[in-house]
Amino acid sequence: MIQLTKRTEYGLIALVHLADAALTGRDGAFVSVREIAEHYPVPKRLLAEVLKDLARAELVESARGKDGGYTLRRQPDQITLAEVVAALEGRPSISSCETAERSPSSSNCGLEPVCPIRSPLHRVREGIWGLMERTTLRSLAQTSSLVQAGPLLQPKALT
Amino acid sequence: MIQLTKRTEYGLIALVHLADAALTGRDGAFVSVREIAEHYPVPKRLLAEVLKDLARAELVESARGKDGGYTLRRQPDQITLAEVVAALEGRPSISSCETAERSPSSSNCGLEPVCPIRSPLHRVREGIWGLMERTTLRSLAQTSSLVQAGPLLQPKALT
DNA sequence: TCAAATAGCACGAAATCCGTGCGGATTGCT
DNA sequence: AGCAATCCGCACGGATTTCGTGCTATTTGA
Repeated sequence: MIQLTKRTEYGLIALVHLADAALTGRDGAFVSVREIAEHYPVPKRLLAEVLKDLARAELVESARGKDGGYTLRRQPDQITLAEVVAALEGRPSISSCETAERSPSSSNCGLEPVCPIRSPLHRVREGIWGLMERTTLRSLAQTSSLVQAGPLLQPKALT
Repeated sequence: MIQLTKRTEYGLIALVHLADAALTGRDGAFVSVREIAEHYPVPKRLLAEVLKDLARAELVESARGKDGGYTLRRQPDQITLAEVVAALEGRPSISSCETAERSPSSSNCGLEPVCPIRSPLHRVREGIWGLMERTTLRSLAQTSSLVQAGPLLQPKALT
């Protein structure tokens, strides 16, 4: 399926929110999960889980305790969509061998020169990957900041 | 998840095989599912299901009865990866509204001018889609035809 | 009449993803 | 010291999607 996971979408929403917060005044301040979840129809608990993963991937910095939260570790134009996807879904299987058209005769497709030929689908995925590497958080944020006007409550699962 | 389905991979394998068959001599002849399945480690039954879908999408033409099978309906450079994906997984949700960042205040996001702004992820997916529209079956086939040398039996599920 | 092949439908199994529960550790404020 | 807010880590049940298969009907050529 060519579709981002909910987790990734939630993560992007959070990152865009952090980018906005950094640009509009309070730079360096930590934004809590609660605040982010109050603005979008997103399950708070899952958002927290996603932000933890983003922290592990060192895309955001976390602070515990009161007044804690998350903040971007780099500038919005220094964070790519590819990094976010890799952090939350794992980098798609581009590097090693694919599933299909794999002949059982070849051992394990180490570094043989035939390997890139055998799976032309790799190039397609690399194209997609390159597209995401060229898409920065900044380019995502600047267009969506217009709609993040009013806070809205969570319609479902307001845990 | 940014990954093609097994069904799509199987479909592409079949289409590449059909393209090869059309180019190397026997043009117009119908290739059976059995023959295709004998060349790749692919569950025959599922391959048949996939080819049926491709026939419904009018990408291939089918012939029943003895000496029946499938054949390409167009030239390999006239069939795009996007068409195959659309036929086998359904066109990804680019046209209408996405899941995330959808404010409950807006009714159903019909044709309002704010809609393309609200989901910057749409542009990413359109980019991916465009990439697949520009990838023809021919470009996939010409690189992989080198490896389709010897027929190989199915390692698993040789039904 | 028979064998080979596609067409159609539907079903169980497997994998993935979603969302949540629970306890622990930190930190700032009173 | 105590308390409340917040992140951290692990793990689990349920929902959704996908995979693969079974069965039967229909068509076609020998």
